[in-house]
Amino acid sequence: MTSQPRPTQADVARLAGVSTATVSYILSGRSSRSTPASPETQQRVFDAMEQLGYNPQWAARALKRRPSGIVTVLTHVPLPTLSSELISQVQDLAGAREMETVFLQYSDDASLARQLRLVRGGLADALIVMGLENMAEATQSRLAALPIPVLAVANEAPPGLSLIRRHERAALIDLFAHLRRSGSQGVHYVTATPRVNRRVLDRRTAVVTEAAAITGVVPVLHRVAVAPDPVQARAILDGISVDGTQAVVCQSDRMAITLACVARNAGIAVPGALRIAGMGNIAEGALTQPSLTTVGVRDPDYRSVIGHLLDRAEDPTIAPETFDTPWELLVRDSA
Amino acid sequence: MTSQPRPTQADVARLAGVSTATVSYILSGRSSRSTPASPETQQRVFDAMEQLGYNPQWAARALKRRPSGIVTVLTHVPLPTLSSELISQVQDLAGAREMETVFLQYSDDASLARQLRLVRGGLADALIVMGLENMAEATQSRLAALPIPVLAVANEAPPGLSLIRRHERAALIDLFAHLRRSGSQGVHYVTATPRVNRRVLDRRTAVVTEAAAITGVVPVLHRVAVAPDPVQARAILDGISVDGTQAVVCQSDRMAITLACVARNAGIAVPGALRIAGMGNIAEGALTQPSLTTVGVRDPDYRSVIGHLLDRAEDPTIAPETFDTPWELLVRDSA
DNA sequence: CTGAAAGCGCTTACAG
DNA sequence: CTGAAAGCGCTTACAG
Repeated sequence: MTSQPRPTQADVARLAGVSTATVSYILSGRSSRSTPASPETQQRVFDAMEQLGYNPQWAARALKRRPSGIVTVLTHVPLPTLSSELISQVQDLAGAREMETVFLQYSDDASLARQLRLVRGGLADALIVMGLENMAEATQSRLAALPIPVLAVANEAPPGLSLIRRHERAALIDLFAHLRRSGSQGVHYVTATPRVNRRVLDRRTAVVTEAAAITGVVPVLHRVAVAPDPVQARAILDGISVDGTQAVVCQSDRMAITLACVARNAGIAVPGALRIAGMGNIAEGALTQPSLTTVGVRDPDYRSVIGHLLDRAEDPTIAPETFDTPWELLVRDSA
Repeated sequence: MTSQPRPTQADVARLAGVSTATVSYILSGRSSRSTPASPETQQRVFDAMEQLGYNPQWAARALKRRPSGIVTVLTHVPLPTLSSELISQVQDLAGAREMETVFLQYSDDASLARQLRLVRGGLADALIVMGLENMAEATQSRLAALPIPVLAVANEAPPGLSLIRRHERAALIDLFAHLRRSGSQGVHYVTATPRVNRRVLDRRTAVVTEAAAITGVVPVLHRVAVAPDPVQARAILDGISVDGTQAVVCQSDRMAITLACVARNAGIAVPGALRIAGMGNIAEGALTQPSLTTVGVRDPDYRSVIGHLLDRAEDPTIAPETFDTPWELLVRDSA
C-alpha cells in the first residue's frame, strides 16, 4: 500500500503533451470523434499511462456517463441461493459488453436496505435478484420500483420485474407418477420452515400437494430448518417406515442429498428401502451416490434471459419479460 | 422500472427551500458545521427527500470525499473459499462504520484483472482476498501494490499485505499422533491438484508430510481434482485397505465429508474400518454423521483482524500486520 | 444559523 | 487532427 496521490488523467495528459480530452478519447476507444488520435500520439499516451500507473477513477467516470457499467447480483447469505451456472453466465455476458459484475449479499432486512441504497445510489445498471420469493412483500415492491431493470428468479412478483419462472407442476406430476409406478404407496414431502415470506413456500407446498393429489396420493408433510441438518434428517427418517413402500420428496436437492446420506449411514438402502427425490437439479446431485432423482431444468442456460436484462439496461423502453423454464423429471438412481 | 430523471440534492433543496449545502449537511449528519440546521428545517428537508424519493448518488459522493465507504471481498468462483463467519463479521464491522460490503468474484486471470480494475478505480477502501495462495505470483504482487490496504488469508505473501496466517504444524502433529494412538498404521493424504500456483499446495503437502514424519509415519499421497467428487473418492477408497489399520487425512473438510459419505455408502464403517480426518473446521463438519475429526480454528473470530484492516483504511500510516491463528486438533467421531 | 462557490476526475459537445 | 470549457451530483471550507 503506497499512499502517494493517484495520478489523474491530467497527469497523463501533461506527460504525454496532449489534452485530457485526447487521453479520454484514447482511453475509451469510443471515438465519436471524427478521427482518432494519430498512432504516435496514442502510443505516447499509453506510455504515459503505463509510466504513471494510471487507472481511471471509476466514480468520476460513472458520474459523467450515467450508466455505471456494473451489473449487480443480489443474493442471500448464508443460504446459498446462487446457481453457479447463472453466475458464470452473467460474468461472461457482462464481460462481453464491457460491464463488471459485482455481488451484494444480504442477511437480514437491515443489510438488504443498505445494499439497496448502494444500488439506488447508482452502483448498478441492472440487478439480478436471487431468492426474491423469500423477501417481504414490501421489499419486493421496493425492488420493482428501482430505476434500473431487475431480473428475479421467482414464480410470482410485483409487476415491473423481468422474471425467470419455473414451471414445476408438470414435472412434479411426472415425479409422483414415477414414484407410484415404482411401488411407493406413501409419499412424504420435506420442506423448510419459511423465514420471511411464508406465503411463497406455502404456495410451493400447495403445488406439490396438488401434483401428488392428481396421481392419487396425499403426502405427509415434514417441516425442517432451512439449512439441511443431519440431526433433523435423522428425526424425519425415524418417523418413516423403510420397507420400500415409502418415498420422500424434498424441497431442495441439498436437503435430499443430506437425507440420502444420513439414510444410508443408518443402514437404510436407497432406493431399495426408501426412495428419495429432490428438487432443483443442482450439479452435485448427479455425482452423489446414489445419484439423485430430481425435478429441475435439464441444462440451465440463462444466456438469453441475461441478454434481455442487459438489453433493458441499454434501452429503457424495452418492457420487462417473463421467461418460462420448463422443469423436467430427471430420473436417476435414488428413486 | 421508471425512467424519469432521478431527483438530485438540488431538487430536494429547492423543494425544502434551503441550499444544497444544508441538505448535504443534514444528510450526512457529520456536522463539521458549528451548528446543525434547526429541527424544523431538518424536518422539511427529510420530508422533501421522502416526497421526491431522493437517493444520494453514490458516484458523486465518492468522487468528492475520497474514501468510497466500501470494503470489498474478492473471492474465487466456483471454488468456495469463503468462510461464512468471515463474511458475516466483515458485514457487521463494516456496517458499524457505515461502510458497505461488496463481493467481487473471479474465475480466471481475465476476470481477476477486470475486478482489480474496479478496485483500483476506487471501488474499495479496503480489500479482503480469499484464496491468495492459489493466485499467480504476479497477481499477488499486483494486489500488494494496490493503493488501499489489503488483507489476505495466506501463510505466505509479498510484503505490504496484512495477513491471516494459519499455523497448521502443531495441530497436524497432534492429529497424526492421535491417529497413531488410535491404531492407524498407515496414513493417506488426499490433496487437490493445484490449479494455478502449485508451489503453495506443495508447501502444504510438505508441512503435512513433515508432521507425519515426526510421529513416525510416511503418508501415501493421493491427488484429486479440486471439487470433491464421489467417483474419485471411490477410486481412492478402492486402493486402501479397510481393516481398521488405515487413516485418511484430507486437505479440506469438504473432501473429507464427501469421502466419509462415500465410504459409508460402500459399507465401510467410519471410523471402525477406516479413520477419516479433514482440515479447516467448517461448520458442516460438526453436523455430519459421523461428525468430522479435523484440524482448524476452534472458534473463527476475525473481528480484530478486520478491525485492523478498516483502521488501516482510515489511517494509511498504520503498517500491515500479520495475525496468527492457532490451529487445533478437534477430535470428533470420524477418527 | 445558512448560502454561494469551488472543485473532486472524468466525458463530450463544440470550436478551432 | 486537437484543445478549452462546461458540467455530472455531490461536499466543504469560507463568508456572511
